Amino acid sequence: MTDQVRVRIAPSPTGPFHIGTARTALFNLLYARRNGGTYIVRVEDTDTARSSAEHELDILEGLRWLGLEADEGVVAAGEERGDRGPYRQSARSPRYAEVAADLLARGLAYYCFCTSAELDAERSAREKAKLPPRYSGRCAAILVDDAARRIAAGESAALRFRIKPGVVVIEDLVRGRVEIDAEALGGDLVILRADGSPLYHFTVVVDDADMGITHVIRGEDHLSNTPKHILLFHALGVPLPKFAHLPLILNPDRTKMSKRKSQTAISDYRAEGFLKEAIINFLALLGWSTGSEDEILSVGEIQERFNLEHVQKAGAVFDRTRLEWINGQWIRKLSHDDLLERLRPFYAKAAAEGRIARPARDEEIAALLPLIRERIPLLSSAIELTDFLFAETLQYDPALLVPKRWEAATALRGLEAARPLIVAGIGEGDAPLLEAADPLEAQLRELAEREGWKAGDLFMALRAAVTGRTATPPLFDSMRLLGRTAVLARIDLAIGLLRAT
RNA sequence: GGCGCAUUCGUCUAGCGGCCUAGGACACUGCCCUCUCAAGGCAGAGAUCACCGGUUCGAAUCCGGUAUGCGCUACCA
Repeated sequence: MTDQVRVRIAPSPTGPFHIGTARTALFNLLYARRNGGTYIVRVEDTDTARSSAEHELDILEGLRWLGLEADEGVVAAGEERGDRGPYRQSARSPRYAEVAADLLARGLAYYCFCTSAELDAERSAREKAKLPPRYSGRCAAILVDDAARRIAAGESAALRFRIKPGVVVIEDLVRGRVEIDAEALGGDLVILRADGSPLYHFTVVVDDADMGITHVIRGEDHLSNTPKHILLFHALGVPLPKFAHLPLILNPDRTKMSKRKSQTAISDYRAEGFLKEAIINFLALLGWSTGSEDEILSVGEIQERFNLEHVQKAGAVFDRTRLEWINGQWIRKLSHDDLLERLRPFYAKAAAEGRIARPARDEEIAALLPLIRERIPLLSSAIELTDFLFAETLQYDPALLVPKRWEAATALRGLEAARPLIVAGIGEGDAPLLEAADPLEAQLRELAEREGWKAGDLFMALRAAVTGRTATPPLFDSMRLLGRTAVLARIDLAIGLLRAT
């Protein structure tokens, strides 16, 4: 039981749920599942100035949506699961104070009375002298009694952890052995601010220790700071977890992926109509590979194959185009009913925002679904592809009615000649789709042949008149869905436009 | 500046000493299919495996150095 794998994802609610956080969460979950372990979610909200309840909610909802909900820890606003909590750092203050007091009592930490102005001055002086920034240790030798007296007299002081000299070795599961000289750590580390609140490097270690974390799987940006954590683990006298540092997700310019240069909020991808399956699939393959040539995989399939050995060491550029391709693959894999379920909110939202003139009924979405499933990279793409079905009047440039090889007069004659055939050939909208024998198409092809037109040109003129667009689902299915009355009205409108020119 | 990490087609990657005149996928180009757009099929172009040395009969794969990039370097997380 003691060698049970326990991993965690520790998001900080200082911004919306970030794609990088999702990726780290996924890898942790995958590792836990693969090894029969426990996956924990801990909220790191010690930076009260930047943390917010909305962001925490966004993160928790995002995790749930992606299927990355915690086995243990924070599962929803105000809801935690597990007996090694609390799992929100804001609720753990007494614990941090207790551990800090212990370090102080054992001489492993000391009060620092330096003001931020003094520290800034020190830092810029060293910078000017081309020296690496490093705390001088000026307060390290202040006698405990003196420090206590000054505190009692009302002075405020931060608490610093003594960085022990020596080389710290990280046995990283992804990168192998990494050695860092404690000399390069910037001097003694502040673990408690002057106001008593704890800092990240301290809380992360206390929490990982308290929660029995066995494997710390996180982004490579934390590698350089890992020695600080290792020293803290030693000071606490707890066993060291194993570390695995994942390659960074990169902007196109190969810098660490950021809100400034990339779309990073999971909620934005969700709103665009990316499927959770596609995001998971894509994220898993960013920095990890199956070792095979399989590309489209479900979480289950990924879980079965996951291992740290195939984790890439170099950073990976976030390629949205590839995500869209994977999304299209997944859209085509969904069952009819499933796709309908997922499309419904997009139509509802489009109607609410006035992007389509009226709400779409379920039967309508169901009917057009086979026409669009191969044509939408995103769920939201369905709207612009089918908005003509829900419009009262079409807005388009009359020039659209004239196919490239045609004159306006030809388009006019084409529509006029096609009209009576359509009157006879199109029912009132509830006719079954994709009739086996469709006389209308054959009749229109005959018409085109008689007139010496290319059938495609005639179809294009009709398409423009009926949909107001040049790229649409198949014409005859679209007309049938629209119904005779609307189709004729639109053709008449187009004929009027063409006559006016 | 210091420390650390990394480096295979534009991008994601396979590769773990001979199977590599480097494979797949996305994107790109062409063709096929086709009422448009997609989807799908086929074909093509695209990487002197960052560079320089070394080890070895043999290196993308092992070792050393160089370069470049990135990350970290807060009383942020």
